[in-house]
Amino acid sequence: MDIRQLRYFIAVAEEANIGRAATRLHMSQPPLTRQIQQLEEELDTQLFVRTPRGMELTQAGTLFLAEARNIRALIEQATERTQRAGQGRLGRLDVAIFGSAILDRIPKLILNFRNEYPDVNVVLHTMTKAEQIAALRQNRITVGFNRMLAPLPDIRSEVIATEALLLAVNLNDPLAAQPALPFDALARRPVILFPSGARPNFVDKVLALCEARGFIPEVAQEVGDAVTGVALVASGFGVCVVPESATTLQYPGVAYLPFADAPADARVDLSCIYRADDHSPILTTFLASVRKSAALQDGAARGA
Amino acid sequence: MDIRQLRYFIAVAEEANIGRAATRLHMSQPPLTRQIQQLEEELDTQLFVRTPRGMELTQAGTLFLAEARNIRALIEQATERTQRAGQGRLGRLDVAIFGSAILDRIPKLILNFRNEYPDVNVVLHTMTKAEQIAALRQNRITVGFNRMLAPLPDIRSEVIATEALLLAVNLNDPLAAQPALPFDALARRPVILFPSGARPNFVDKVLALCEARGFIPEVAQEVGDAVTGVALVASGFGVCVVPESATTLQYPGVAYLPFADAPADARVDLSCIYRADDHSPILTTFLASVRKSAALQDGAARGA
DNA sequence: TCACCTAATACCTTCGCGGTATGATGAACA
DNA sequence: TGTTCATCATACCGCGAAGGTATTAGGTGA
Repeated sequence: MDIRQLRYFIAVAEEANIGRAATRLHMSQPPLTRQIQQLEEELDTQLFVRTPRGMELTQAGTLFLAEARNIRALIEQATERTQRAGQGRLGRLDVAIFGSAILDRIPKLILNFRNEYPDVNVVLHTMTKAEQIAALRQNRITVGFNRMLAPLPDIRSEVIATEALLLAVNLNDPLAAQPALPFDALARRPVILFPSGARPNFVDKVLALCEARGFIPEVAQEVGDAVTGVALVASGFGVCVVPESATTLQYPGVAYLPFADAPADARVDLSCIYRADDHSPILTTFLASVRKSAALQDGAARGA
Repeated sequence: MDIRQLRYFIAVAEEANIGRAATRLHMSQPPLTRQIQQLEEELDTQLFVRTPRGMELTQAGTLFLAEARNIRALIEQATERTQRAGQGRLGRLDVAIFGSAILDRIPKLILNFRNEYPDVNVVLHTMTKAEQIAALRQNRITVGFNRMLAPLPDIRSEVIATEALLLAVNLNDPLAAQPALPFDALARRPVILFPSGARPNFVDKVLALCEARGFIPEVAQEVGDAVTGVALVASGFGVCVVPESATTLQYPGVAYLPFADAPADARVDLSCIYRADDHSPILTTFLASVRKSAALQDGAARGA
């Protein structure tokens, strides 16, 4: 059996006339006759009774008509769905995110993507940087978000945004009264650092910034993530350098102050990472969407 | 797209290797490669990534594999069902029955058929003889059961069985004490006749039998069917000639007595009727089944 | 009885499927 | 690093089957 034969059969059944059906199928009558005969032969079942007025479906033919229509619809649907999947508009996308950047930028990026491609099932996984790289290599995720990545041959990374650094200060601290702080305010308070995970990380960044300004901060505590860091600030353990997006954390008793001298290097990147050899359409569409919304957010941020 | 291509695609997807798939499909590798390429081209979607170790499904390919399997299963099912319908093993059969013969023979015939062909949906319609013929001509039924049919050019009829006639007598009637009666007992009692519908009918039959024996019975009442007739016997209106199968009606106060002189013509036929030009398999199987069980019942009746 | 509709048949041409032979390419291994 | 082995892709050929034209067969209705 052949899908073409199904199409022919449906046409003949609907027209109840081979000649008209042939016209509708843009072909001549004899080959159509033969195809119908072959179909009947292959099924070993009479589908039509030939009358002088045309072709009349038998009971078996009526049943087969329903089945044939169903099959044809299914094929069309399969074609359409496969094409959409091939364009990255349908399917599943496993995305890894990390603790603190989930706070602001990433949810917006993902939300935009989901609005644009509602038939892509986005599954989020929280992972550390090292876990993300391992998961990418094992194909458990397609894309990850992270900061401060060392270059790797098989993993490509793309900077989505850079964020300014702010200082989280306890409201009881006199520093909190100022609109902005010099960077060396860090030298005068115990500092809470995060995360305590794989290097290079945000800790190194902060220490390097201090070193560049000629002091070594007093480290009050190293913690796992921004949320914990801010919590310790609220408890009066010290101050904590956080990226802009952490300000979404409206923790009572904590103020976020910009650095008055606004050093150009006091920024941190937000990157997305993926396999260098992954050319899947779903990744392609996701990256395109992320780049677009990142540019928009960036523009908005600069504009504001 | 082509069902053959679906088969090829499934094989390649399952083997993850064109060469092995070709072996499984009993063909060589190059045409299979080409068919897969054509399928991808037609769908405008990459279904596989080619690796030095073979063919690996893309996400779109994985989706299409599921769809393809589904479609193939549906096609197989459609084929199988259509074939069964073509053999008269699946479908719908509209059967007309009439009032009194429903009592015994016909339910057995239909029950046998339904046991043998459980996937045929038998729909019963109660109709008079005239209605049956009209319904046959309008294709509203496929087969009918009736008695005493005048021959018609477009309707074929087949005698399924003949039944002996019995006399239904009120138990208070002295006649009821006898084991059997002479036919002219009818001359000595008021007679209830049925049915009162279209001629020729059972009424004519009884009157003709009387006439052949030189008497005209006193007609107490003409009624529509055997059930009513027997009810009137129970009420003492008179006697009533009924076919054998009416004895299934175990009406209190009524005895069914055979005719002692057992006239060979005191029998009535039970026929089934159908369109002469109907060669549908479902009718064919039904008629075969009816003939078989009628022969069995007949044998059993004679044996007993 | 004839005209007209229907489907079926005969015969031809062409397209495409499948076959064989060969090429291109990356992986594994010495 | 070169060699070998596997993979899939390409080139080209022959044949079968699909579709086309012309015609026949058969039943209906005027």
